[in-house]
Amino acid sequence: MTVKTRFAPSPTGYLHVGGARTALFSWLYARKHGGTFVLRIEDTDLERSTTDSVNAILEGMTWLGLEYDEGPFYQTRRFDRYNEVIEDLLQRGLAYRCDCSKERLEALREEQMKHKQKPRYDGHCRNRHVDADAPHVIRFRNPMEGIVVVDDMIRGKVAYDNAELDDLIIRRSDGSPTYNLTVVVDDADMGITHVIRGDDHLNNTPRQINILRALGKEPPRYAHVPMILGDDGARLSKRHGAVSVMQYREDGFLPEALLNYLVRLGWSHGDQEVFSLDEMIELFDIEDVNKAPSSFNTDKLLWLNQHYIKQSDPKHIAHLLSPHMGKLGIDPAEDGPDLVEVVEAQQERAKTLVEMAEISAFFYKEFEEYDAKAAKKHLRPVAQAPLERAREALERLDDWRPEPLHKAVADVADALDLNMGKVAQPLRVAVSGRAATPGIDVTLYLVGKDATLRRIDRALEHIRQRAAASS
RNA sequence: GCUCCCUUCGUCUAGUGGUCUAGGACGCUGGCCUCUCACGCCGGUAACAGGGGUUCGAGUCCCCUAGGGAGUACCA
Repeated sequence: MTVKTRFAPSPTGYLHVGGARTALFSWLYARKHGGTFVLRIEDTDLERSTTDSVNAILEGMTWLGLEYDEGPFYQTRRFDRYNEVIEDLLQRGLAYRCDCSKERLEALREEQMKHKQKPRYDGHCRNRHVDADAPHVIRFRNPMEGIVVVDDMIRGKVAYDNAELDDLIIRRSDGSPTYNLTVVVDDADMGITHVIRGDDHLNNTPRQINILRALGKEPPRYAHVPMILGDDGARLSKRHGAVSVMQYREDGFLPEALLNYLVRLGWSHGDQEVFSLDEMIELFDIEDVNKAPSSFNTDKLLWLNQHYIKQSDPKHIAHLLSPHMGKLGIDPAEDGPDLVEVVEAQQERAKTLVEMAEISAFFYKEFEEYDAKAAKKHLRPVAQAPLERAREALERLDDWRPEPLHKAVADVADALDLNMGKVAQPLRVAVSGRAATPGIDVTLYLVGKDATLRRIDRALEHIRQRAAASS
């Protein structure tokens, strides 16, 4: 049997991390078994579905690299097929028309709740032969006895009493089919062998199995993955910030980091934390997914992101960094140092691309003002002599490369009988405005000679003004 | 309310009756390295929800309780 999995989001919002993880698991399972991965858009809720959402989901999938082999299929384009199935069910007496009013249903629910019962349709229209021309919905005639067992690859066997299930609506009064009918028809028609989906669908599964059986189809294997909770253990929501996958790109995360983070949420392979895509495909197994929900931990994602930034090819990072520099009004291609060299210098210093852009901006443009603490600590009168001497030495230096630069700064320190830090720190603040940058030699190299000399003058002026102000 | 699901360090997890005085990772923290920051390296912190069983022996099996979650829609 060839494995065929699917990801079936409803386009009522962007792709969030929970959906992304479900998609990842489905994708991995298909890839691992040399199977097929299908994307299906479940847009039968005409009210809430939007094309913007469809695009957002597609964009998210693409960014993560979860390419699908078939689809996207849209359920709204398959209404004829659903109607055909519904008609067949009606013919065979496995479904029936119902014209119960909302008021009646409402009253029924309240009554049942009052008697501490589970609210469910009472089968009022089961044998009433409602006129097809009158407004009505169509309900599935659920078996009244027996049990349905969901044999879940993650949960094990979960049994439901048919008596607990009621006759659900499979076609609305406006003629559109509902979720529980469409999934079942689509999964069967598309030959889905493994349904890997969110935990919230576990309770729907027995109903779906019943419909499947009515259709004379064999149920697929099911795997219900637990949901993802926010940092605080509560349900993941907008409140938790970046829940949209695309927001992570905005925030400077690498797709490989997010993927790696997501695959480890609820799944593990011994003590291994870092997985390449190939390793994931090789080692992943749906049976190893945990049953318990897990909390999203941004700190760990950040750590993984830094890990991937560190070990990636600087050219690759530079390519991804460029747009973030652009947001700061910098076009690295225009002038200034080679962005790849900047990345090499900053690779171990940034957890995100956004952060890397921020700490690298001074290589390309004048910084507005000094970091207050850094200036207070390092641009003091005692720094005047080191800066003046450094300026002289650097102005004389023609070979503007890290090694000679290092020697030049070290020589100034020696000549003044100071520690390297006493010269390097004022210099660092002078040329970058901040207290932390890559090594002073690389920093000066990347800033360039003209800007270095200019900024040292600016710093010396700053020191003079400060001295004047305090006297 | 009812049905179903879940429960190991703060978080992600290892653990499938004895090797668990419970391992790894993130975080936090002490130190080393060092021109700053970071990286790296060495060390520390911290958990089997509670109670009953079963067993020579339970984190591992069973039951109960508690706490979380999902569903209970003419949403998906």
